[in-house]
Amino acid sequence: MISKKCKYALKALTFMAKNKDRSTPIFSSEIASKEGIPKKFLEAILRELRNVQILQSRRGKNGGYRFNKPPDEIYLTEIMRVIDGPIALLPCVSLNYYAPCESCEESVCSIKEVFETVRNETLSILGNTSIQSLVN
Amino acid sequence: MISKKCKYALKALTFMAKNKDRSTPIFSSEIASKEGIPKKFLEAILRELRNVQILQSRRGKNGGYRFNKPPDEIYLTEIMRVIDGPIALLPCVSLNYYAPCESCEESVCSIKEVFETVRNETLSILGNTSIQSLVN
DNA sequence: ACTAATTCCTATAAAAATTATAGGATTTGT
DNA sequence: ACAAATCCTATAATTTTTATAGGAATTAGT
Repeated sequence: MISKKCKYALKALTFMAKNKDRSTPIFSSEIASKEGIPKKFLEAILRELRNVQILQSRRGKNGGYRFNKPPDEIYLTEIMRVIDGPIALLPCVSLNYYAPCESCEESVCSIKEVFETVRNETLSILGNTSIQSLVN
Repeated sequence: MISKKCKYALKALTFMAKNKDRSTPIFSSEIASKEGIPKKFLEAILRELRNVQILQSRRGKNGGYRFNKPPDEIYLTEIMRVIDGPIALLPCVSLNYYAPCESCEESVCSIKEVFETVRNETLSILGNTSIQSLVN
């Protein structure tokens, strides 16, 4: 399961991508009300996305958020990793968040391999799906 | 991510499957020490697996656990669903644990489809991998 | 300068899920 | 009777998730 937070992030970004005007920023309050996301919670999410250069923000009146790179170059893997962390189902088969097993020798681990396969398939889907493609 | 509990379950079952003798039960204490699983926690896991007829148990001296059906007919999907619940990444695309979205019309949901694809791929891998196959 | 509207930041809290632990009850074979 | 195993319930500790609160900082327009 992805977290609600991650779902909120995906919803927010696709909402933004629907708007063809990429230059005028969008308010977090608009996204929050239209997508049913708690406002303050969404703010934190959008700030995270800005921190990793997915979004750009401007403060003050007429402020808001806009894309820092075209949404057809933002893939679901990137967002999910930022918000939720690993995509793999086991820490020891994660590419970006690898963590060794505690009491289990990986060289002879029986369950590792199948979860590598799942990871590869999952990455090939989510890594080829852009935010823009969700809109179309 | 699957839970540690679920990983324990998979480890325990593959440990049991390694033993070719299917008739004499295996002690939870043996599995616990060999696989580095907290004993009492493992007991609870094995009881859950017994409750859903994956395992059989016998109490008392010479008691223990054994398979209730051949481990090459026990698929990872079954175990994961028992222990962790849904395999899908979103409640609204889960086959066995479906839950509707709260503030999002599913008929027009932008993110649903790709997670259905992920679910299908994941199920086709985990649903075709048996406990026995992990041993071989 | 003032005001209104926005993002930004930190701290906190409430709820839920995860990962166990404790203590004994029950059953079984010898 | 005894030893050894599962079974059961309650509880606890920890972590994660899902927010909420309160204001600070910034910006545009007047």
